[in-house]
Amino acid sequence: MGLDDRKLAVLRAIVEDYVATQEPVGSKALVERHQLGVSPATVRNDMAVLEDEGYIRQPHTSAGRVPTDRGYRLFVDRLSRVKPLSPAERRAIERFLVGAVDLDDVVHRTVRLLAQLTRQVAVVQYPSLARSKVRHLELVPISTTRLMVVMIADTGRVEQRLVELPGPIPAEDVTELRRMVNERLVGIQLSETPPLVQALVDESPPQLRPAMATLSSVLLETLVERHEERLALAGTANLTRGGLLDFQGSLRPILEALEEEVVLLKLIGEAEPSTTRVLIGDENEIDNLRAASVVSTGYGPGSTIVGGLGVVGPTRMDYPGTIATVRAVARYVGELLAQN
Amino acid sequence: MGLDDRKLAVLRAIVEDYVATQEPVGSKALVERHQLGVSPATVRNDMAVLEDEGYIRQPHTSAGRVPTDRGYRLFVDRLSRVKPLSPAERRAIERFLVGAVDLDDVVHRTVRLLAQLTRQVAVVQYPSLARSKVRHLELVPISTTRLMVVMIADTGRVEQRLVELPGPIPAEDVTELRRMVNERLVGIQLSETPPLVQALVDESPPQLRPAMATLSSVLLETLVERHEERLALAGTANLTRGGLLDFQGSLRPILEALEEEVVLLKLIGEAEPSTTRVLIGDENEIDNLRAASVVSTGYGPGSTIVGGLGVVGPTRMDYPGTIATVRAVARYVGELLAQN
DNA sequence: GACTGGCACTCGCTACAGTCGAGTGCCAGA
DNA sequence: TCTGGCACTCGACTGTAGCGAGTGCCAGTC
Repeated sequence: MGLDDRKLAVLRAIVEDYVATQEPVGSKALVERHQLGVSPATVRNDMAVLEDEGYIRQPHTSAGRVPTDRGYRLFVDRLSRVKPLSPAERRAIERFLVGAVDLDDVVHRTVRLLAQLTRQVAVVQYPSLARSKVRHLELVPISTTRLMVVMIADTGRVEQRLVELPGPIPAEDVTELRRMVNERLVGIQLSETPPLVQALVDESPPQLRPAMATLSSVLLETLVERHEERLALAGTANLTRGGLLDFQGSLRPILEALEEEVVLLKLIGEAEPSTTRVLIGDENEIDNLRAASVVSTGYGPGSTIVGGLGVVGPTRMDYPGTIATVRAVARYVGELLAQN
Repeated sequence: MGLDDRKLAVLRAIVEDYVATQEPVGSKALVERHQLGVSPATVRNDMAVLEDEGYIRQPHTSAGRVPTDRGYRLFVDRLSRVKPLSPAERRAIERFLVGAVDLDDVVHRTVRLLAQLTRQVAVVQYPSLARSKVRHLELVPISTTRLMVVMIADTGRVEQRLVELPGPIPAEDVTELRRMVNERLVGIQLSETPPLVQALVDESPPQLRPAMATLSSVLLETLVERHEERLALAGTANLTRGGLLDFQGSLRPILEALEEEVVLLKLIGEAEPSTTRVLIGDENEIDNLRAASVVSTGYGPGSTIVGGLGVVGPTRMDYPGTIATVRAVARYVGELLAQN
C-alpha cells in the first residue's frame, strides 16, 4: 500500500524535527512547527500508518515518534531536497585547501575540513595506488648492497622501500636497472604492473638478473600487495556531541571500527563514479557501525576516481547537509589534484 | 611532618586496591586484603593523616578513600617497585616487531603493540627529523621545470616535495645540483643544515644559481620548518574501558587533545635521555588532559634519542606496569632502529 | 469518506520519604 | 601507641505518588 503525499510530509517533518531536537516528536508539536494544514489527530492517524510500515517507532508507549533506519532511508531517497552550501562554507573550503604543499598536506587539510564542516568524524583515503599510474621510479644506492626504491605516482603519492641486494652491484648497473624499470613501468597503472614486473626479470641480461629478481619481488610486494592503501581520520571528538544519546550509550564499537583501517577502507574506498553512498544504521555490514551512518563518495581529478572520502556519524544526522558537504569537498579535492 | 613506613604502606595499599577495583577503599577491606598487621581503627587514623596531607581524599563523607594526584605522585616516586614484564609480554613484543619492513611499518606496529599491552591510548612520534642526519638527497626530474626532491634520513624517514623551478633546466644541471647538495649535506644533522643550505646558493655557478635558490628555499621549508614531526596513534577505544568513571564522565576533552598533533608532540616529544616521564593529572599543562596521566619516554638507536613514545590513560592506571611496558617497548624499538 | 475534537489511558520522569549499610571519627582502655 | 566499641553520616536503593506528554479510539461534522 502506498503512502500519500501528506504521510510523506509527516515523515519528513518528523525526521527534520528529530534531527534538530534529538527528542521524540509528538503530533501536537509537529502541527505547530510545520504547516501541515491538518489537526494533531489526523497526524496521529498518519503516524500510526507510518509506524505499521516501519518508518517510525515509539521508544515507549507514551512518547513521541522517532524515525527508524528505514524511515531515514526513505527520507534520503525521496524526501530530502539538496541543501546548497552557504557562501561561508564555500569560502571555508577554498581557504582551507589552497596553500597545500604536498599530498600529505592535501589529505590532512581535507580530513580536518570535512570534520569541521560536518561536525562529524571524517575519513579520507589517500589516492589509491592501484588506481594510480607510475610517474617515475628512482633507485638510490644506499650502500653497495642496498638500494632505496622510490616510486612516484601521478596522484602525488610517493612510496619507498629498502632493498637488500643479493650481492654488491656497481653504479652503472644501478643506472641500467633504473633505465629498464622506468622504461617498462612509467605510465602504467599500478594494478597492471605485475606481469610487466615479471617480464622485466626475464629480459634482464644475466649479470643483472639476480639484482632484478630481488628488486622485482620488492616492487610487487610493496607497490601492489602491501599496505598500499592509507587513510587519514579526524574529528573523533565529534562523537561525543549529543552526549551519548546517539550510539546507544557506548562509543566503544565506533572507536574500535575507526581504528580498523581495513574496515574503513571497505567503507569509504568502494566508491563508484560520481555517486554519493549513504549507509544508514543497519544497512551497514560492519557490526560495530550498526548504530551509525556513513556518507561517502569518490574523488579524483576530472571524472576518474582515485580514492574515497566520507564521514561517520549518528543515524540521526543532517543527511542533506552532510551529503552536500561531502560532495562539495570531494569536488574541490578533485580539482586540486587535477592541477598537479 | 613525615610519614612513617606504615602510613606509606597504607597509601600504597590504597593505590593498588583502587587501581584494581576502581572503587573507594575502606579501612576494613584494606586490612583484609593486605598484611598490614594492625587493626582497621589504626588504619583509619593513618588515613586521616594521609588525607590531611593531601594524598588521599573522600569522594563523600561515608565512602572509602581515593588517591589524589599527589598521592599517585608519591606512589610513583617512592612506593612502586618496578614490575618486570612477563615472558608472555616479552614474546609479544618480539613477535610484533620482527617482520617490519619499513619505518612506517615499525611505527604502526609499535603504536598498536603499545596500545594493546597497556590497554591505553598509545602515541608514537616518528623519528624526529631535527635529530636525524641526511643520508641522501635525490632529485628526480618530473618535467623540465619540475623536480621531486626526496630526502632520505638515517633514521629511515623519507620526505619528499615537489619543486617548481624558475625555468627549464637540462639533465646535466640536475646531476650537478644533486652532486652539490649531497656533497654538502650528507651526514649532517638536519637541525644544522640551514646555514649550509644558504651557503650552497652562494657557491653555485651563475647558471645554476636561480635553480639552487628555489631548491634551497624548498629544502629549508620542508626539511626544517614545516610539519617535520609526525606521529601515530592507536587504542582510542581503550578510553571507554572503565565506562566513563575515569575522565569525570566526558571523553570529549581527551579526544580533542589527542587530535592536536602539536599538543601531543609537546607531551611525548620532549624526551630526555633514558628517563621515563610520568605526568599525573593536574601536573599536566594541557587543560584537556587534567583528568589523565601520561607516561612517556624517548627512544632511539643506542643511547641517542630520536623520538618519543608513550601512553595516555586515566590517572587511575597501573603505573608500575605501564612504566615497565613503555620502557620495554622503547628499548626494543631502539634496537630495531639500530639494526638499520 | 476524510477530518476533527474530546476523552480515557499509558507510562516515563521527578520528587519525596524511608531504610540500609559501608565507612568514618572519636574515645576510653589495654 | 594500638585497639575495640559506638554513635554518626550520608550515599545508594526502594517504593509511592503525582504530573504531563503523548497516544488510540470514537462519535460527530463537513
